[in-house]
Amino acid sequence: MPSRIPEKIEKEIEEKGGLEKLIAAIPGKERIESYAKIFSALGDPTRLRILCFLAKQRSCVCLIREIVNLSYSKLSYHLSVMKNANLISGEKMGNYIIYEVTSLGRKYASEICGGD
Amino acid sequence: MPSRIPEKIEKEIEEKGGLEKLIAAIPGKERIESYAKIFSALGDPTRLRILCFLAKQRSCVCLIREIVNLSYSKLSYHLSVMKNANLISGEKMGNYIIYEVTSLGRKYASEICGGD
DNA sequence: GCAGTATTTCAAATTATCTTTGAATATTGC
DNA sequence: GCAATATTCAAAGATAATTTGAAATACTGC
Repeated sequence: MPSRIPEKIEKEIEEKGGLEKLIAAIPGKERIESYAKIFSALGDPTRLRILCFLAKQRSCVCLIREIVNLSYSKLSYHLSVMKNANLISGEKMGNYIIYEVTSLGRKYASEICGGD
Repeated sequence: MPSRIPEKIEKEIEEKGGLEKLIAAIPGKERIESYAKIFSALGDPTRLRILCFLAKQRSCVCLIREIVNLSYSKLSYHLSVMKNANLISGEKMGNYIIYEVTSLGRKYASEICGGD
């Protein structure tokens, strides 16, 4: 199927059982897109700071807001991105919503946030 | 510094040594931005497919192009994003440029791409 | 050095993401 | 039920990422 590629590379491919086999090993659309969504959500400095803070301490929106110094609506947007990627979850506690990291969020936090 | 937060949360913070301590544990700008860059680069389905393929087999641009079915210039753009994030590297081989995953790229590939 | 192939680069157009402002919803305490 | 607080939502605008198509670069073989 491919046109012309360097011999050296072609040889390597043959040794691995051929191109078809390599192509077949690429994950399907669903898996790829689910990871892409997670990494997109992680790909923003503000959201990483929020993740690192929440990994140490669950918190209401009002406190996160003070720490990352954002407007409520901006923060709310970023929290929704993280929530949709299943990095954090929120639950009501009286008048407040308390956000905390999910186990997925914790996994990435432990890689990114160091310390602890 | 914060206004009013739920008692329960306030208590948890005190038990951890206070808010200042938690804030101090958030990584600095440089570390945060460097991770954000990597995750942004990973946050795209096309680039994840390329990463998974290259993790199994280094390859010239022309072959990658056949596999992900993109125009040269589009592919070149995505390769440059991945290269800037230090997920892949390219070296000349005759008339070709052979791309391969870096050790950082391999680390994420092993998480994302499964199989092998 | 010329023709051909592989790859990148550039600028313009398109699309997606983020920000802003203001209003909406939900809960609490009176 | 009303006022106050916490939080989200929606629409418009701003910014950033991606796509497109054409032209530029770099290497190979003659």
